[in-house]
Amino acid sequence: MEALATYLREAGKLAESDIAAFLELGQLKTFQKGDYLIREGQICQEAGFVQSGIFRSFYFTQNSEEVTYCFTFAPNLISAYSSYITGRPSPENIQALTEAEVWLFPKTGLEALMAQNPAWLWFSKHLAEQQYLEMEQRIFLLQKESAETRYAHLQREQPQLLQHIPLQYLASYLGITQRHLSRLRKA
Amino acid sequence: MEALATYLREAGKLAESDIAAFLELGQLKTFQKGDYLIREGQICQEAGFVQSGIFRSFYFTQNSEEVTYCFTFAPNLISAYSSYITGRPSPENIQALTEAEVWLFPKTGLEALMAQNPAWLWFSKHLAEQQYLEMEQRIFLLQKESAETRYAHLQREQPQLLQHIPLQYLASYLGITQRHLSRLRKA
DNA sequence: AAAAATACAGGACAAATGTCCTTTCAAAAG
DNA sequence: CTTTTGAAAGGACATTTGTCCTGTATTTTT
Repeated sequence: MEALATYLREAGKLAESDIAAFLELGQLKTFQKGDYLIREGQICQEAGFVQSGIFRSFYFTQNSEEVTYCFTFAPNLISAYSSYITGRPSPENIQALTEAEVWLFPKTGLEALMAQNPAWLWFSKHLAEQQYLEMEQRIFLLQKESAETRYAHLQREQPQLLQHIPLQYLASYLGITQRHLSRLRKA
Repeated sequence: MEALATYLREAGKLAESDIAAFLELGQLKTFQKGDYLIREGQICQEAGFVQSGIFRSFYFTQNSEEVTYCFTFAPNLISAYSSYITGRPSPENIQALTEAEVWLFPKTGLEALMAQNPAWLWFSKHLAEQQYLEMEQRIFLLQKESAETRYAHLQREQPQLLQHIPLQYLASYLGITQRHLSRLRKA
């Protein structure tokens, strides 16, 4: 729980009392390797904080191919964010790549906090903005850089992925096939 | 101004008095075709609402190639959003593709509104979430779909782009070359 | 109206990336 | 310990996409 408290403190505008009230809402859930936090089609009704472990988010193309959308390492927030925002069915599956522990916070509880305390509104806005910034970076890479450059960028900026994530998943995360990733790694 | 009031009303949680107070902050600025709303390296200190006209946002690669990031048609909000969020220099240029009119709102004024009225915090959070949702869609397309599919998707979902945007800009928006876009259009 | 700049299409060829398949190695299961 | 499964590398070939270039309208400038 302390990791989460630290995470919230670092955001900057939450009082200790706010944080304490928030932590009350959490329930710890453990996942075995392969377990799902959410499956495609379900509606995401909770936000999570990964206490330990690694998760992978992926969706299926029309052709039933898996495409890896992102990875989440502890200590970080996790959710099927678009479904959480819209209240519509999730396009993504989120699965544990290792044993994992996650604190789960019901959306209704968070909404109650936001209604009574603008600091939580601010925090939610801050989160959404940070998610946007990450996406803008990714768009830029996907839009113009070659697969080789994208791989080099990943090596530099997210080396933990290379250490912990099977290459088959990294390939689709990068928007390429396993075959091509193998070529890039040999070069 | 009425278009903007309508836009704000449709967001859902703003009172008429909130909207009126907000509109007070705006100044209308006109742009000639080719004029810049912001240039790479500047810090974005204001949010805009496009009253009329079309804008294009673009980056430069290391190789000095232009890459089109997005288009903004009236009536819609516009800004170098990542710079607005972080207060750091903008990676993007935003240029008028046609004559245009934009209502400009200083960031300091918006921050004052947020500090005194949580409805504006909510609105800012809502905006950030909507921007995130758009980006998630684009990531999905870029990550897995072929250029042909991306073009078909654009035809279906954003036909106004095909009607008003030069193909050279659409190509880099789609993450391909003009040559390839020409091929896709012939097919 | 003439000249210059811009936008678009498309040919020829090259490079990047995908598909299909086989092999090897290691990890997990019996 | 053996068997099975899963992950990765890489060969051969096909497809997609990029590069370079030319030609032709069209628009803009003079």
